Amino acid sequence: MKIMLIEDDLDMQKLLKEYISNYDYEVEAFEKPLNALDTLDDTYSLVVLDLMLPQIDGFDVCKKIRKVSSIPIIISSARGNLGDKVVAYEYGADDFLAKPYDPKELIMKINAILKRIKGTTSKRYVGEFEIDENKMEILQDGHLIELTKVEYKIFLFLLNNSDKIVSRAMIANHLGDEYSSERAIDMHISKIRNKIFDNSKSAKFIKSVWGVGYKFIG
Amino acid sequence: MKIMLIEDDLDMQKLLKEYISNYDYEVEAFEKPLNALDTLDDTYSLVVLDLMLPQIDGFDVCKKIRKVSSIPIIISSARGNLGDKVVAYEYGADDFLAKPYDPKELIMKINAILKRIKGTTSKRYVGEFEIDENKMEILQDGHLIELTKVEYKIFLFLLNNSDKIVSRAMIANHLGDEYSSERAIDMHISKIRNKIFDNSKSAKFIKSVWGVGYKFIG
DNA sequence: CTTAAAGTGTAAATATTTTGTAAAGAAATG
DNA sequence: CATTTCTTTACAAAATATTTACACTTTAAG
Repeated sequence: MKIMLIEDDLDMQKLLKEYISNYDYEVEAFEKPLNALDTLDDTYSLVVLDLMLPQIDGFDVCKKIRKVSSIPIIISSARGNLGDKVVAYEYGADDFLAKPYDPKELIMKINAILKRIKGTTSKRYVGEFEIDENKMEILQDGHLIELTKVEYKIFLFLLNNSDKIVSRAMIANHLGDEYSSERAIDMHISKIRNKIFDNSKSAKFIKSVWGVGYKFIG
Repeated sequence: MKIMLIEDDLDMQKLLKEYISNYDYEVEAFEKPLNALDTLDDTYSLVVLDLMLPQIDGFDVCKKIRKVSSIPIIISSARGNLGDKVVAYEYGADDFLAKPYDPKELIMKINAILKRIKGTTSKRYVGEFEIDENKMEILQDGHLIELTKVEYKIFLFLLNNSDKIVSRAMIANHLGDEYSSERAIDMHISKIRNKIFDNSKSAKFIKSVWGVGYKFIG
């Protein structure tokens, strides 16, 4: 799990980075918010953001992040009066820590938030399916399903959104291939169904939602 | 959105309840944690929990809730040292507020957490109907109603405007199909009525408003 | 009170949309 | 260049949406 730390006080940055790194998180620290914004992508799981920064105001950073992403943001700031907190939450922050604080408290908040949103991000077991994202493998009742790359991506996406409806557009978008035809996706679904011994009529696992898309039944 | 407040200090309870109620939340307050635990069900969206309680310890309440539910829990406590915070987070709390605090801060935390989990949990109730927009499902008394796409859209529209009159034109417009015939919409209503065991004469749920349209009685 | 006019309910017929998948073609992989 | 994977084409089948048609209900005019 990769965490983005935006903090210009280098002593503080070092301290937090070392502390957080002890807890099974990979921390990438940035001194300049604009560099951080350029670098931010969906490989990060959470942002820890200082408010007093060079270049641009911390609140603006928060606002800019929210424009493109719903990644959790924890504000870490010396400006801890209620007004600042109100503004931070209005800009879409998830939590607020007033300096000085014990780094342990930051860790706890990080854990709490990531635990809360886990489930949308990466699950190990979904029904009889076992997911190993490192190996890029999915097993059914302990038996490996031989999926091609695109099939794997689609099936994982469905599993990660089990019981929710997933439109073809969402799948295409997830594949990074926004303009792939709907028929192509159907084709992949058809192949996946075969491999997990499912079938379109009376589907046990991947149900068609007419006019919308597909839904994995978990 | 219903929030469960577990707080034995009645002054504090009254204060929080009034404050939270101003923000479009429905608050149900409990003085005794055991009563609260008995009452807790999935119609509540969040729990605000005091730690110093009669009957049993606040941490145990937290633990007990976590055994049966993943509902967000915010701890509100006079015991605000780091040790207490650590334990609270370990027991699965989502956030911790040390008394005394400004109620506004509590509201902000409630907003932030509920916003964060929105999308993962999206259940709403209108009368005996339970709506899950992610799953695109509507249940009646816990039993799934099998609706087609257009039927779902229309029924959801009626539920979202319960007790208001909805003209056929409004429905057609909502469907993005401005020039669909009125008879087509009637047909859909007829089908929906069948599926929810309603009937045109002596309608319990979807009432015809002569010369205008329909109205869902909530 | 009667009756015509307007509105509604719904079964059945028809039209439309969407889906499944085989098979062919294109693109990537090695 | 052979093999595997991905996409498109094409068409049948399935599911849904709409219209038609007519009986029924409500309203309002005479």
